[in-house]
Amino acid sequence: MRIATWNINGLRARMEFMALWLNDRKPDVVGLQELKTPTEEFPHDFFTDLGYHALVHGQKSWNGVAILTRSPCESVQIGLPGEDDWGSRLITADVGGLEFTTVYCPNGKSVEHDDYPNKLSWYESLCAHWSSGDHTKRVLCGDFNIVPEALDSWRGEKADGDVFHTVAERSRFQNLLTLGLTDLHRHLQPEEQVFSWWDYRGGAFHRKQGLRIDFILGNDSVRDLVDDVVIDRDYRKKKDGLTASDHAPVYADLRI
DNA sequence: ATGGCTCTCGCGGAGAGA
Repeated sequence: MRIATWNINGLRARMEFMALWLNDRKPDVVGLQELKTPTEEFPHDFFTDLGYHALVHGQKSWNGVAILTRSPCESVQIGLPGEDDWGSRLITADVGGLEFTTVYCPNGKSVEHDDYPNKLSWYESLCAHWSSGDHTKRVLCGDFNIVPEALDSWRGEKADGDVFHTVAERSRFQNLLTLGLTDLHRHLQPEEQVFSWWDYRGGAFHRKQGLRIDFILGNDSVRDLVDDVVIDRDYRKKKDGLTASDHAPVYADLRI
């Protein structure tokens, strides 16, 4: 089973590009973030033609998450409890016995901005919600908007203390892992510097100026089934004249 | 240095992203 996460930066602007990737990589389950589309305007027919069903938690203009699956699935959670004011940022599905959650964590903007403490409390709600659940095989993937360690930022330790790189944010992310989750990419590649996001501006992609902020986390059962994790940087490039998202897709192959 | 792209909303230019 191939599972994936991808912040697409606008569903309607990315549909043709997504079709290229889905047909090429053929994932079985995909967590999507930043749809910027209301739930009722999700183009189900477009994805049905590509062989996917969608569970959607959308929103006008901003945020929005969805899960694509090969067979119709039930959603088991829509929205992070207690955090409805902060947008549509979490959805969970039961995919043939795998509990699959995708999240779009708040950005925070800067350590001085009002959004920053809200980002920290959103993470605390996520930890509380996660620890209240239980399942044999669990995946939590998405755009976490936190750089876990200096290795994950092109600026290394020079970025310490900036938003995404603060001790407070990193400890919130660690708290999640402490609940029994493993960062599958870092598990297989302990030393490798690979990024999942690059700024559109200033040729950041070609200058290798990126961050790793998109993760697939799995519980112990999932971790033991992982064959490979790929940060698909080729799909951060323009394809057939189509603009890419500023995030690359990330996928993992599981022996399921 | 001044946010150097791209998205949405909506029809001009502002706000958000990270």
